[in-house]
Amino acid sequence: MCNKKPFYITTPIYYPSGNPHIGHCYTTVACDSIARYRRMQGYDVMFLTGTDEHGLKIEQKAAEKGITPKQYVDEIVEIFKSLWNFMNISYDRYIRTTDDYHVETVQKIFKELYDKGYIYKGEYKGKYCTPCESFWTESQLVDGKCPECGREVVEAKEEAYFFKMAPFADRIEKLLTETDYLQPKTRAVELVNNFIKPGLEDLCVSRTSFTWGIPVTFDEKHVVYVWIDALSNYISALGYQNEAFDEFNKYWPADVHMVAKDIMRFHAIIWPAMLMALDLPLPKHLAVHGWITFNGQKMSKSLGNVVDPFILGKRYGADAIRYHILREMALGADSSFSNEIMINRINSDLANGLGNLVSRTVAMVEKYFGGTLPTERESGEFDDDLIETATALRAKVDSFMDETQLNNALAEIFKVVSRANKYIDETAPWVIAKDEAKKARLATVLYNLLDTIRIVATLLSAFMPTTMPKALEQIGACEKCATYENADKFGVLPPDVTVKKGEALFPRIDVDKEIEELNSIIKNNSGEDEKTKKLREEIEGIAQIGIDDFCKVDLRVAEIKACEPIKKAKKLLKLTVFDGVKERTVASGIAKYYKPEELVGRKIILVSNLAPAKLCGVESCGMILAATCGEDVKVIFVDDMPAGAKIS
RNA sequence: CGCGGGAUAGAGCAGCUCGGUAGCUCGUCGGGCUCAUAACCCGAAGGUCGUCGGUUCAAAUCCGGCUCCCGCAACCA
Repeated sequence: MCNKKPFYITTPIYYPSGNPHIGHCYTTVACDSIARYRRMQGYDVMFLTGTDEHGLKIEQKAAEKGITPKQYVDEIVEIFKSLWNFMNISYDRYIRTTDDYHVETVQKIFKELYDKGYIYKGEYKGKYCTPCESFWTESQLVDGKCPECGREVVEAKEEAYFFKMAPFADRIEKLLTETDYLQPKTRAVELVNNFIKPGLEDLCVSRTSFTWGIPVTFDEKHVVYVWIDALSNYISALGYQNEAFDEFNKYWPADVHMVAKDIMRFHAIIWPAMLMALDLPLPKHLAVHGWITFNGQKMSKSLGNVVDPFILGKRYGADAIRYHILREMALGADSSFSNEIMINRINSDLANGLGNLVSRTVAMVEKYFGGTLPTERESGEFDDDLIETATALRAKVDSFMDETQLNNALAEIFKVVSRANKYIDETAPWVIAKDEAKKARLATVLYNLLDTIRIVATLLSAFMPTTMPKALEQIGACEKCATYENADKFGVLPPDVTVKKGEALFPRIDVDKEIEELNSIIKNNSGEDEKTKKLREEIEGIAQIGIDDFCKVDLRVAEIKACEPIKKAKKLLKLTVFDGVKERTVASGIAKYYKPEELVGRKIILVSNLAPAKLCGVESCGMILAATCGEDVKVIFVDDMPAGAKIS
């Protein structure tokens, strides 16, 4: 027992600035299924999840609610944990970056990297919004203004510590291109070309502009910025540089870090660099999955399409949701989520396929034999094919699990479900049952079905841990029968097995009715309300201005004389406009919405006294007005007025 | 010529490494069965594999040009 092989798998630590959603479920459910499968195989598994609780955003959210950051995250962490509980997630450890032992580890790591010369003190330059006391990168700015309050930002710098990335560039490139660390590997080229080849920039690893973080021990006005704080959770949770646990040597390096593609970069480049700097072994695999898209669009709160896992789970059961997520998820790609796809999938695979198979088999054993099979046997046509398919299943599932292809593993299992349903048709037990002399044959057919279900349900129990034990109970499988060990053997159930009919495993769902109800729930819960709320907050959040301020902006009608796309830019059109006096060039980000020929000759409103700026190599003098609503953009036309007319 | 991915039946995808009858799931239509959760099983219709050209006895697959989509990066003045 003590020579069990260790297996360490992690989810990212989630940022609790809001409630968990189906995207969090996606990663966590996948890890859980892998963890359960490995446990079943006999590995000594450590499955880690947790929350990344520091940072400016949390500090601000807490301030809004008038509570301390710790109180704020405590509340949300409870919601995360109750979701994991609800989804039957079997994590072995839950790390919070506010835990004492983690803080200790981070401080020691920071110091060690500093002592080794990988961290140095420098200056962080960026756009700073004084009222918000926050730095923004150029790309975060909205119209060149602070994205939080809409006010002007100034060029500013603050003292900060930096982590040297350059020394590790070569090794990281090799890691990505020459090993199977990154799964799927297709993304390696992208990473190397975009980030490594242009030269890795040193990483800002401390901040002085907020205080909700882990203090740098030797320079108290600094707190550790996200990278070292968050990423090192994977080792602090095992007891690296702390006394809380003593399992670092046992479990490190990790077998799988699973992440969604938006944080791939950090785990593919920064995390290995940190480990190299610490002289620690690198994790074996980084499994990157895509996003769940909702009706084709990326899931986002502002679109009001966030799927609430609690609501779905309550209606269809946690296992049905788990199954749908895992079945749709291909390692590299995004997968679309819609209520319709989900319900159809649950119906066809779970209700019609597996659930019905169990139901009809168990019902026949009860009907023809009063629930207990006689022990006489008589084999016949089709038996061998079924048995062969069933016993070969485990090896196929194993190999897909080794490659983290859960969707394919599930597909393979459900092929066997189909085979079993077909076997019923081929053997037609209800015909055999009419002949008293064929009792042995009938018993054999039903036994073969039960034992096939045993194999299927055993392997599926890693994916659907709530429902599969029920299935096994119905077919009369004891715990000893339903093991991984027995999943490639046939004839494991006792010959005189007794079944026990129960509730339908996966009740069939009325598609039209459910979709209607779900839509109304979404509307009531998050749809309209959430949108208007967000809009209101946005409008209220903008600082008032005096009439003087407004008069500083000179708005003029101008006629578009010529228009062409800008080669290097996707979104920009180059407009030549006549403002009543002279012609000038304006670049505008409307290429997606207007064709050049649609615009020529039309009159628009021009911000005429905007300072010129260079965009994609084009000098832009001014800006044209357009209304924006999400993805919809409409330029404001004033065709009736002459060029040069003033707007006030 | 910034980097990368993609275009295959009504929808969603596999096949491409290593050329040789184009496959899966859902949907549609027809049939079978009645044990079962109106479920299950069989069959059919439906694709000139984005486009143009090249290599080859043979191209969805290899090579080159083009069009369109999607990520990332960059600029929505």
